[in-house]
Amino acid sequence: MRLAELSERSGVSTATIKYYLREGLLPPGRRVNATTADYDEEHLRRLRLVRALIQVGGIPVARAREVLSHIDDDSLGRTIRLGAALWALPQDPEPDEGDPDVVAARAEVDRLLETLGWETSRELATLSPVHRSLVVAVTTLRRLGYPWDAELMAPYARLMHQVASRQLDFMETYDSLKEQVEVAVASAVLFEPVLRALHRLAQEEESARRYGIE
Amino acid sequence: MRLAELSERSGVSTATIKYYLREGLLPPGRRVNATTADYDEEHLRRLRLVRALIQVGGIPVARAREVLSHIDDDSLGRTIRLGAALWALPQDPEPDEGDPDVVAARAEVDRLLETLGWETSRELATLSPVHRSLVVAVTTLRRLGYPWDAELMAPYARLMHQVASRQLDFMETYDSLKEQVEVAVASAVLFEPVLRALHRLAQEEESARRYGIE
DNA sequence: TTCATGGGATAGCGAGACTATCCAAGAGTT
DNA sequence: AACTCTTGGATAGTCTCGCTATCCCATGAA
Repeated sequence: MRLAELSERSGVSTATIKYYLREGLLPPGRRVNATTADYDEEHLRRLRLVRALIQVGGIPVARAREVLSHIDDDSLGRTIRLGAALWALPQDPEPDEGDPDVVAARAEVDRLLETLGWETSRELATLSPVHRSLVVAVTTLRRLGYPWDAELMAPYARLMHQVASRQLDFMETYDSLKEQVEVAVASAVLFEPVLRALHRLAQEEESARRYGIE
Repeated sequence: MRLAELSERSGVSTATIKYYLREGLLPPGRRVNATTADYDEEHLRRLRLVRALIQVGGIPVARAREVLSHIDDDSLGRTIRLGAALWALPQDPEPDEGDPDVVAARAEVDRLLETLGWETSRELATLSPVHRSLVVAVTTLRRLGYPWDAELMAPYARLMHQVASRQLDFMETYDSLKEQVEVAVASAVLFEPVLRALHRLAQEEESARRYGIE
């Protein structure tokens, strides 16, 4: 199909598609001649994923490009490929390690991982961007006066572990490695809005049960 | 304290504080005379909350103002006040109800609520922005080809219900209604990054357990 | 009296995500 | 074959957002 058709079927304007092509989020079409390029279903699929990452997930374009490049990298093994794609997602700034609040938060997070017996995560503690995000978030909450410690977080962590486990089960139902990594990324980015919405819905529901509608 | 001190203790520049005052995110200080205003601990606390909402939660300034106005509205009862603050949070655009994908997603969400027995949420289905967010998110996932139906979501919903329950328990440990609503908002906005980070950490951990580091 | 400071008003900046306009080379139509 | 339309590529412009820099001048401490 040509650009115009790709645009029509995806609901994305040709100008925007051209922009994504320029930015390397979308591989170029097969050039038929100097004025025509041909796009296939794979392009459509990728375009939908890009839109989802950017619009639903709020991922900046530059970061989306990075994530996608890992998905496409056939030279990596599963764990690395998956890890690389997921590691490219977060966007938190470096916490100031000199700040006592940050140090305290990091200590609590470490205590949490110890409690849970998540040895792998402890080993990666200084490297993983996800770990860093957790430290930043906990720091903020504690600074606002909420007593977030390992004991308080542990039950939540166990719940999220159950969630993650289910998702990996689901991921394994896909055949190709590329699809699996795509599923993992889609889970991390698109599934989180679902979780968030379910969380808030549950909050509404439980709040109404406890206090009534008034 | 004066503007300069508020700035120093919060780590936010005076220019930015002035901006927040202009935008109505921060109530004006008590005017001592034509050139001096006095700020107290409550201002500092509020300023920290504002920063957290905007920087960590990524809430746009205009939306933050709306949320805060509900927190401050003493004329409302608990459920309404809490609901109003939380309802002001989401930012998803209206889904196109004519789109068959949207209709299908909405049907699945409704089936989910039925399965769970969340009657309140079903009644509010057409009103609640959270409900709408869920529909939008599910639509996106389904459009990408993931088979998200009520059966698949139900276990996650139950897990999130457990999370919400714990949080309301925690909320109830605070005395004043205003603080409780603040806690609820802080939970919805700041706790979610924590959940997200825990989720991704759990994914890393479980992935390493299943497939090794390779 | 001097003069640095606080606070209000206004305009500007920089990043990010598009979007509008040109242009030359084909493609489709008659 | 002539003529118009469309394509893809390049470039510059636009719009929003969250600040930030600059003026201005009333004032209060030295």
